[in-house]
Amino acid sequence: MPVDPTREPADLTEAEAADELERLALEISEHDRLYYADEAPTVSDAEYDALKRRNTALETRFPQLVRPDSPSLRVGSAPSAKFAPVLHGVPMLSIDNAFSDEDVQEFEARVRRFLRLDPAEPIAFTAEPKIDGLSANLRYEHGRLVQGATRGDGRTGEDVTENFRTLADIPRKLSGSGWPDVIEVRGEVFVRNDDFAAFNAAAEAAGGRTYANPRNFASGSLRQIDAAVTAQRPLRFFAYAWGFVSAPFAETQWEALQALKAWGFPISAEARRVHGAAGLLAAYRDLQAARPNLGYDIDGVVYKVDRLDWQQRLGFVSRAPRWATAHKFPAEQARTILEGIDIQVGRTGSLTPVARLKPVTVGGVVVKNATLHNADEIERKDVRIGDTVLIQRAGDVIPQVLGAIPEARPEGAEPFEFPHVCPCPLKTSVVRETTHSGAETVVRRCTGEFACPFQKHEHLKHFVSRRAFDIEGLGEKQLQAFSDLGWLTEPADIFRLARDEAKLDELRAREGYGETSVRNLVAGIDARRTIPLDRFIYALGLRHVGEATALTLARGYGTVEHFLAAADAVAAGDEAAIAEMDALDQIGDAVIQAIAAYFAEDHNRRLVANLVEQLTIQEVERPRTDTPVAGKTVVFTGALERMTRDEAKAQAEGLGAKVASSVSKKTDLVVAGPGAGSKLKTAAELGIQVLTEDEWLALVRPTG
DNA sequence: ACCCCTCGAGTTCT
DNA sequence: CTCGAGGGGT
Repeated sequence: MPVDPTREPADLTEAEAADELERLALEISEHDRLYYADEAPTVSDAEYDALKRRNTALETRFPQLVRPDSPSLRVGSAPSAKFAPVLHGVPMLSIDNAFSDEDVQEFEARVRRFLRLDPAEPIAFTAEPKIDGLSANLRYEHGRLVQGATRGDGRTGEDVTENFRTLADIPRKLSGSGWPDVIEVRGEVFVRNDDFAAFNAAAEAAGGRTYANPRNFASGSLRQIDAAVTAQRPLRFFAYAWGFVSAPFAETQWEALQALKAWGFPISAEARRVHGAAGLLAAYRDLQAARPNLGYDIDGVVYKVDRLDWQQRLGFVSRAPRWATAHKFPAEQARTILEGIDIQVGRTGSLTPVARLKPVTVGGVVVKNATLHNADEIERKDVRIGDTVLIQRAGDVIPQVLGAIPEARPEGAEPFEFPHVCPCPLKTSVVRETTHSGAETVVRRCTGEFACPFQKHEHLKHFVSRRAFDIEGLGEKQLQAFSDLGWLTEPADIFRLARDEAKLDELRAREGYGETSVRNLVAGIDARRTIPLDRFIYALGLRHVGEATALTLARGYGTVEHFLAAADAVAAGDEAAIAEMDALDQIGDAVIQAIAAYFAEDHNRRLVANLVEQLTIQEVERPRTDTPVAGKTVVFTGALERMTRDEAKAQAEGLGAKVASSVSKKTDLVVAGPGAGSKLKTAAELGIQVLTEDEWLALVRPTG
């Protein structure tokens, strides 16, 4: 679409400018794509520059219209922008972790058991350093790189092909011969420590952005909109695996690595082939010793069964291969000062003590806060304000306070006394509840319930959260702002806001808001006026009712009307209604009590009614009763060959069956694949019907 | 009266 | 991710 340079920005209306900016964003990004990905620009540099200047001129005149995807924001360190999603044909899985020598011995023993190998039969493994970078999937067709994607969540990644093309370590064309027509090569993108330090030093001197750690650097550099920026980043790559291949190309992991090397990929010089657990542990010690001199960060060693036919037989448990494990180095620890302990109020009124720490770098991230979980935990660890404490990042993610260093305790430091009064404005007294068996619970709670503004706020946060209403454009910040304006006192207010022109006008007048953002907000809210019953129930945030229980309730009652009628009856003490609810799977006393307590409050009943008025709540399918397995409890055991565990589970549940993980006399059916062990034995002892996978499929297929 | 498994709830940082 | 509690089986 041509730019009309004849009209001065000042002569345009806001709506016209918004439209033109939208066109410009599209057009410029298309030229970017042609330029970087296809190396075939269709406009001259001068024309391209003219487009960009026009964009800037319009934005200068209408600053409120600057789009999140504006081309002007894209040079240099662009904010996270949209990349096309890539569905991984072969998912990029996670890997089990081992932390001790015993775990590693158990890993070998498990492989031996599963394959039923003779104890004398040596098992060959590869041992490769686990690099702390970003996994990538590179697709080659006929030896040419056609697509490069990040791992993403393992199923769907982001297409950053043009950025991968700028890495010297990644061949655009495979060398040598013998590669399959189609092969997806997988490996790790990372940065060497010296390159990283040099980059940050230069960036700091130039006033540019610096990165907290090498991992973030790799990730940030790869996800640049402008591939020219990536090209200037010192990224490296090691290949270590593959996804889809059109033909097999090796018989062992080790041969595969050599093949990848021959085709032009760097592979780790530290990779080794060893035998047995003893060999794995020796490789681990060697790498641990070599670690400081490698020049890049590694956080452990990955072990893989060398023979690919064995890998195939071993298969997967849920999301991780049975034939590989990652032996992690001990987590990095750090010392810092415990400057204070704050009390946070959760959605349910739970009071969680949070350690405020003197900022300290642990594992490449600056940590300022860490949860202390509860009062018992503080007592057990005997940490006191002013103490020097030991911190580590559990699983390299969540910071943990390990304990205090007694020698470093300042004089006069007293044990922390958990407050008896809630920090919320109501200053309610703090209580510990009793469990059904009469013991006191560990958690302390605020008793303010819906009157407590802290709890109310957390409830609203929960209501809009991703797994509940997931309202786009209504994040924590907006929520806070609207609450501060007094616009939100209950969830229904969110939906009223989208219809309230007076408030929306007020919003349009506010700084940082324009017509576009208001329109997006309204669209985001309206998009969720229709919602499935299970999400609706979950969003209410009833105690003991999480995602799974909400789904059970939704399936049990089908429609909102039925559910609300049942809830009211239960609250009124109706025995029949209680029995009916109790009969639902995984729903017992605690859940029923929680539902009863909630719906016994007039306040809550009004809140729900107001909400229902604003919404269309979709019926959830009741479990089927017309299939051969409806209402039956099924256990899958052994290796399944025609479907994954998750697929099998989803299929069975779709047919109204219940899937359990262990065999008991309540089990109706056991589906056993090769390698099934104790569960099969138990089934035989209990006289439970056992099917092969094929028999199961035959039973289930005609009813679809 | 136990024991195992599943579920809920809370949490860090970029 | 990790802990604690509820559900349900033995």
